[in-house]
Amino acid sequence: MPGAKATEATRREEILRAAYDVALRRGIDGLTLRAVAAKARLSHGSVLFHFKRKDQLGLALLDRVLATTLPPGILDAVETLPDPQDRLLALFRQEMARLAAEPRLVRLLLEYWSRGAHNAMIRKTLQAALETYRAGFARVAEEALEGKAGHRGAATPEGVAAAAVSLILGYPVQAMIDPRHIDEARYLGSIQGILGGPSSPTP
Amino acid sequence: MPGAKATEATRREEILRAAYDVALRRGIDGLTLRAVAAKARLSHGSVLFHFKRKDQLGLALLDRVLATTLPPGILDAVETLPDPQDRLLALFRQEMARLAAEPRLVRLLLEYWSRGAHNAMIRKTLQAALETYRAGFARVAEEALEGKAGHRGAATPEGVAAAAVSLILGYPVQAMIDPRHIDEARYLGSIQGILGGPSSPTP
DNA sequence: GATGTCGTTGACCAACTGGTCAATGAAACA
DNA sequence: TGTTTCATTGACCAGTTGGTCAACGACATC
Repeated sequence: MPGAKATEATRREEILRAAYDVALRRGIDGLTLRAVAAKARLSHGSVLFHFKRKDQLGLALLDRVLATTLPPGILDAVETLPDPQDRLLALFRQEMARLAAEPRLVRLLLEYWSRGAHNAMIRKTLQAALETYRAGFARVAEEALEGKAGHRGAATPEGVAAAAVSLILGYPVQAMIDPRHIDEARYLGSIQGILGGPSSPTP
Repeated sequence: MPGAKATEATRREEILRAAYDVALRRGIDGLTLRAVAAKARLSHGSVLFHFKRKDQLGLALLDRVLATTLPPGILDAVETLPDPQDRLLALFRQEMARLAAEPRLVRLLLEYWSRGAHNAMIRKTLQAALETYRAGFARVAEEALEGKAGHRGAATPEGVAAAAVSLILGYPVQAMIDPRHIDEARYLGSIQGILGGPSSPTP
């Protein structure tokens, strides 16, 4: 029945929610206009009315994915800690736990990531999100490195940030394909062991 | 011109090479039977004659990709080093440099990786390759940890191996999307700095 | 009540996909 | 030489895709 109207913003939100659901379930391959439309109880023509092209839907969804996987403001929770070393470690733990708890989202992020290799717009968006995400770590790392100047020669804030991101994303990515042989506690414990932190990690 | 024969093994190899080329260029999305056939100068019917289904071509290609990205026998080059700590670090450096030099291959691996989330056969194959790859690190890590027993409490060989793999894959994966802000020397230097190794890394 | 805006629908389209299959002919074998 | 084998081809098929568009009708405005 044509004519059942809704405000522009509302419909877009509904469609995006449906797209999010479909993508989480079936992956980006399964993210077809018709699948999204069905989930949103619309015709696929209507989806195309609100998002002129499929790419636009995909990019809008990517924004949503990035907002929950590589969000800005990761520093908020750790900013109160006095010791910069503690801040860095707490930030690391927080992000690690957050992402490891959402394997499907990480999976989706990874799908966009590989698409980014062939799609400039996706790459650009990922670039921006990754940069601000990494910058958060770099800021804390910079303060943490100041404390031990000279001692750790070749370490730079950017380098530490990149390494931290590797470790944070690397765990759920490995777990995604091989959940049996990867253990979060062992992984985190080993990193803390290498870093020379306390032997019994706080929960 | 039908009838221009070739031995089974030869053709399969030619088709696989063509598929490898196509996948590196256009990604797995662009890996269609017709694209591969065109590259191999065959009809797409002929490709299907040698690989009954498209999945089989994809899986055969995955084996090839894994053989060059997560190969067995990574220990060969470092096995002569006397000190286990040096062995671990050398192995890490070697693998890091090897993968960072082949961004297109890493990109392709990543595409398979995300497909693995929805495809059991791909996942199984990746699982096996990842397990043996990680096992190489775990072996060296075990020996390296023996040297400093008690000192690094929570570190386990498996945990260290998983962390190493995260760092090794994490660099090219970040570089893939953000080549400007990632620097291999800074990355490696920071890790060495954290590990407390020599401040001037050997090239 | 007449008018116009605009969200919605579904038929329709062209392009492309993986897959089937009868026909063809080169090579191995008898 | 005649027969068989089998790699190869290309027409063909059904299904799916993103995208277009005329028709429709709910709603606000006059």
